Amino acid sequence: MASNRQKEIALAAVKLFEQKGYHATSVQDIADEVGLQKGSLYHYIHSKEDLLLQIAHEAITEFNDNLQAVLDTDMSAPEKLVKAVENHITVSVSNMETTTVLLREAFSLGDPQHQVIQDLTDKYVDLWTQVLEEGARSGEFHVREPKVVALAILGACNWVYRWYRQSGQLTPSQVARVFSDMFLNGLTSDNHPGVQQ
Amino acid sequence: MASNRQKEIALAAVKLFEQKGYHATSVQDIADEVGLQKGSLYHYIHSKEDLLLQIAHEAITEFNDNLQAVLDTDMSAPEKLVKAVENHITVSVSNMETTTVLLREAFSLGDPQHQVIQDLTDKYVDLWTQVLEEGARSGEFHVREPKVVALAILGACNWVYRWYRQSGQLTPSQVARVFSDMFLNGLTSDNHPGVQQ
DNA sequence: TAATTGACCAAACAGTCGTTTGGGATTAGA
DNA sequence: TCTAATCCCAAACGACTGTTTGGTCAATTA
Repeated sequence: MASNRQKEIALAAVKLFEQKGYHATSVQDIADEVGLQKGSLYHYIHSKEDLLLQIAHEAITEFNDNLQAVLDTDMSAPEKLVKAVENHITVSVSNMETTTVLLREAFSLGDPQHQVIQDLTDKYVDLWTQVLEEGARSGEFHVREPKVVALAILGACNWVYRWYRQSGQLTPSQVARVFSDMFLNGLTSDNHPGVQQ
Repeated sequence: MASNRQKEIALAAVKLFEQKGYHATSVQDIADEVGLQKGSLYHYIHSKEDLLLQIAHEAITEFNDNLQAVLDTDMSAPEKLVKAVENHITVSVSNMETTTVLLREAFSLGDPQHQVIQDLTDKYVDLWTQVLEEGARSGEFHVREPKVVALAILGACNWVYRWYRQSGQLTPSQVARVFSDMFLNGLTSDNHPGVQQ
């Protein structure tokens, strides 16, 4: 139901919101990017804020769906954690602009729009916490504060958009492996993976 | 040299930037907060942007100085890491408003002002990386990608301002301990601290 | 062919923005 | 006492904001 023009406008908005930030991007900027008069945009969007809400909503929903899919498998807890980290980093790097808008600009939404995103974000933390609680129950993880640990892991992953560059040394998967290796084995532990394919 | 009024204005700005964001805060808002006409503020500040720069600069400088002080001690690498995490989280929680402005709003600075903060932030990452490289050299840490691991730890710590509430269960020090326990020992390792005082 | 719809423009709306200016007060120094 | 600096106000500056309105043109439908 979303026309080409609507997608085009959303893409332009993502690009500009990422480059300049939500407030520093004017409706005029978006109109210029797609080659329309700014008034004409209002045939496709309800408001500038609604545009941001849609972008953020789509982004957080993808993260949630991916993590729920991992939880629904019969993997072990450590396997789930590795897979979840891999998913999160892969998705956030390959949709870097959208992820940046979600993590950096969603705060600019007023109520009640902001609450929609906040609720979905809370849900995401919940799912991560479930992974850790599962491992705690099975004895695979030693975790006394599953939620705090979940927030630590999520924080590390959500920081990636701030520093990852395509031109860098490591692929998203390699970064994910460095991350989950530390989360699972720690820095001082002995059982670290050797060189493997 | 900074007068009372200047400090008062800076404090008002921090409070409002944290609550509403930099762009959503008008010079009028700040003037109202300190009980002046907005034009009168310009006897104390060069520009709204300069106000943000000062706030961010002071914040990142404190983080840098603290971490440098830890590096200058003769602690072991694991001890330095624990201390650095403790410092970072304690500081960011007790100056939550300022930290939020640094981490969330500094992006709104235009060049070359943004580059000043970026350089100091890069320096901070460097210092963290040094901690890890030290541990790698001494054999205390098993780290193949010290910089990526530093960014992981820093990400976890820099996310705290997004979720920590004074009303929550854990003190900043307790959160720091959960964090560094995972960083050092991992979730699957056996040598976790028991209940200790 | 006639009527209707959707896409789009140009202009206006009603503000708000950060910053500058010129001039009163009040205070401090010479 | 005269001078100079400091503090602050009131007003204006020009530019820009997101959104609405009325209308034109082409394509689609009946």
